[in-house]
Amino acid sequence: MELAPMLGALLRRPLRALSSRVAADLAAAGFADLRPSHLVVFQGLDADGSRLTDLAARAHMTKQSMGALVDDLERMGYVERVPDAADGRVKIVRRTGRGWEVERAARASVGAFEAEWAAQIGADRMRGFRSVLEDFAADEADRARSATAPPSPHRPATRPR
Amino acid sequence: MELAPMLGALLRRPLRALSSRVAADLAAAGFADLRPSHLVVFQGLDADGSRLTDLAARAHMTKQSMGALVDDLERMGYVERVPDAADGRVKIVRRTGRGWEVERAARASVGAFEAEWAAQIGADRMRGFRSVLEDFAADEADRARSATAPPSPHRPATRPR
DNA sequence: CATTTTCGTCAGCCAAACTGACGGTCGAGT
DNA sequence: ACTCGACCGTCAGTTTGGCTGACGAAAATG
Repeated sequence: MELAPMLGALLRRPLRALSSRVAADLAAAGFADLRPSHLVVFQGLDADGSRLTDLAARAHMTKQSMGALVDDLERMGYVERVPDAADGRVKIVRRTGRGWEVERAARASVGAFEAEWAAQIGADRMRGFRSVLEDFAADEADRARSATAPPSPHRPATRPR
Repeated sequence: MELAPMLGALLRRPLRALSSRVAADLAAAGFADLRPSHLVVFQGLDADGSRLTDLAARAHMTKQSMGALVDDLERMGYVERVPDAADGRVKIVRRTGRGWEVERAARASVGAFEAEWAAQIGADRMRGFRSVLEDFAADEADRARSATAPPSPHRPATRPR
């Protein structure tokens, strides 16, 4: 007697399938030293490089954990740390040439997965599906922005005594 | 300069939001001792109980890891292990009364999340979105079934020597 | 009965995250 | 000019959540 699967379980399935696919494709393309957790670094990395603190925030991780991942990637030659001219504390993490190759291969793999999925369910359904996800992401970004921006609407004026 | 987010990042967002929501709701409902990994046990648990081996397979985990989770849940009073009448080796893991309360609370939380999401994007878009996920899960189940069923199409007749 | 398979546990290991403390740098106000 | 709070990145230690391999007990098979 099985109970009906809930939304969480349904969302997890394609994500797991995609991860496996990308991992396999990258390994086949000669990037076998990359582990899954390294890929989240690339996802947060701007084209012209990012600072560690930003990478950590985007990946919902601590600076320390992200630092360890960047250490790995630097050692393997996928990224490099260059000092920021404008701020002496900051080291900018940016892709090397090999880092860009990973980016390209990963995007190709994800693209192929999505295309095959679309072929199975139909391009229009896929467009609708994707648009729901994109709207969710956009709304979430809005919410985050309005949560930091406002002039502290009514901080409870703590310390009554 | 940000690069466009890929499908994986888009899928992860609602999943993360849902997890946070459910965790918060469960904690508020008095189940603060449950950690995220405990919930995957409930997802694989049949209404009339399941054996440890099946739970592990459904969660893509080893029996040992699942065993540890079940130990926790048993200690906290959410599940119990009862001997199977038909097979002396197996112990059936099944929900206690409190375990069913968790199930109910979790489903309510997920349901609320989904309803609020649907209210924002429209019920018809939500239906389409969900149907894509359900079809994916169904196809995956088919693939898994046909991968185990066939009479080993062409095992390479190993051991040439 | 003897053998093989299945079920669950135990011991030990490893990856990946976390918290807390810290030294170096920046920038804003005296 | 100087201090002082805030921010950037790193170091040390811990927790969580998985894994593998070896194993004993109970069934199933012959």
